Amino acid sequence: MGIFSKTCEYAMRSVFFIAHRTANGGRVGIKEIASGIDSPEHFLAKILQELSKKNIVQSAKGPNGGFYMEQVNLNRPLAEVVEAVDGNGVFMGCGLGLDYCSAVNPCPLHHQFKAIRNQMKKMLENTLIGELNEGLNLGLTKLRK
Amino acid sequence: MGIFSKTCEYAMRSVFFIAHRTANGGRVGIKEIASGIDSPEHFLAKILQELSKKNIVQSAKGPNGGFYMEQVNLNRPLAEVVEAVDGNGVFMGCGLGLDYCSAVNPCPLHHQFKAIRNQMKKMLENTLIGELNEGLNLGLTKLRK
DNA sequence: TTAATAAAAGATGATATAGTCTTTTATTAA
DNA sequence: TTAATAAAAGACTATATCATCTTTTATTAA
Repeated sequence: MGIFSKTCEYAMRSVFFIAHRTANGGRVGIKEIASGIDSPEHFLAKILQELSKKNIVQSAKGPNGGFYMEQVNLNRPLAEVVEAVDGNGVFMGCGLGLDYCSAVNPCPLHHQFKAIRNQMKKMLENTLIGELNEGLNLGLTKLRK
Repeated sequence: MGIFSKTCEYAMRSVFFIAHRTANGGRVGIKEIASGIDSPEHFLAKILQELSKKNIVQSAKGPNGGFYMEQVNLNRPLAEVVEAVDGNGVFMGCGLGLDYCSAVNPCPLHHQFKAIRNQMKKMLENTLIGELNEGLNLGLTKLRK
């Protein structure tokens, strides 16, 4: 098990893929995205439907249709994708799984975990979806084997 | 979904509970542990069987039996509990879920995640199971409501 | 040496997550 | 206005995780 759900991993990868492939106004179909990020096509379709409803990606039906992203969305932080899919548990949850845990009623690990969570939060908030395009363009980074 | 599996959350809580309650050589039964950390009794039993096989906790059957910890185990880092239950995914895994991802073949988020993972790893390695007893003794921290 | 105790072990069930397949709806262009 | 295209939506299946219940084994003390 990773830090994020499989759904969230696919979501992040597909968002990066769409951002990268449609930076110049084009659109990209679900088949191409799925194979480009190595995910099950129909499962990914559900995920993108959700992200589309939440306005993180855009979509168009019919010929020449597909997924794309408005410029404003390229400047969104990755944190919004994570929150849209996995909720705020990664940012907020207690490491030991205790509901009541808080600063005034801490679990034994509260302070240690709070530090880590804050760093994670900061990282996801400071990483903008579109800023990773360059590495993909240059072939320095990859979204599948 | 938290950072760790439910199983791992119960494992950490129960280990803290046992460490705290048996620091002076006693033993504590599964019923008491389960209610003390608010977990399902039989599910926790399985988890403790595993931790017992891996020598992180000790157990004894029969009257006056129960779970306890050898002194040496109180000085183990929490990282060993996490690794015993959830494996090393938290320390090693790619944030985007890509198997191949590594320094020479990185995903777009490789470096950002590596930093977070290393901090998590350090924290879990630097936190010793027994060192959290004091807070529990003083009632400053809690393992359940 | 028997009754009581408590963990170990095994079988089974419930729920959430992940994944697949089929049908419907919207859009485009011929 | 029809055929082709592609996403949306819905039904269904598979798997992993979480949880419960029952039986067995080991240990202790009367």
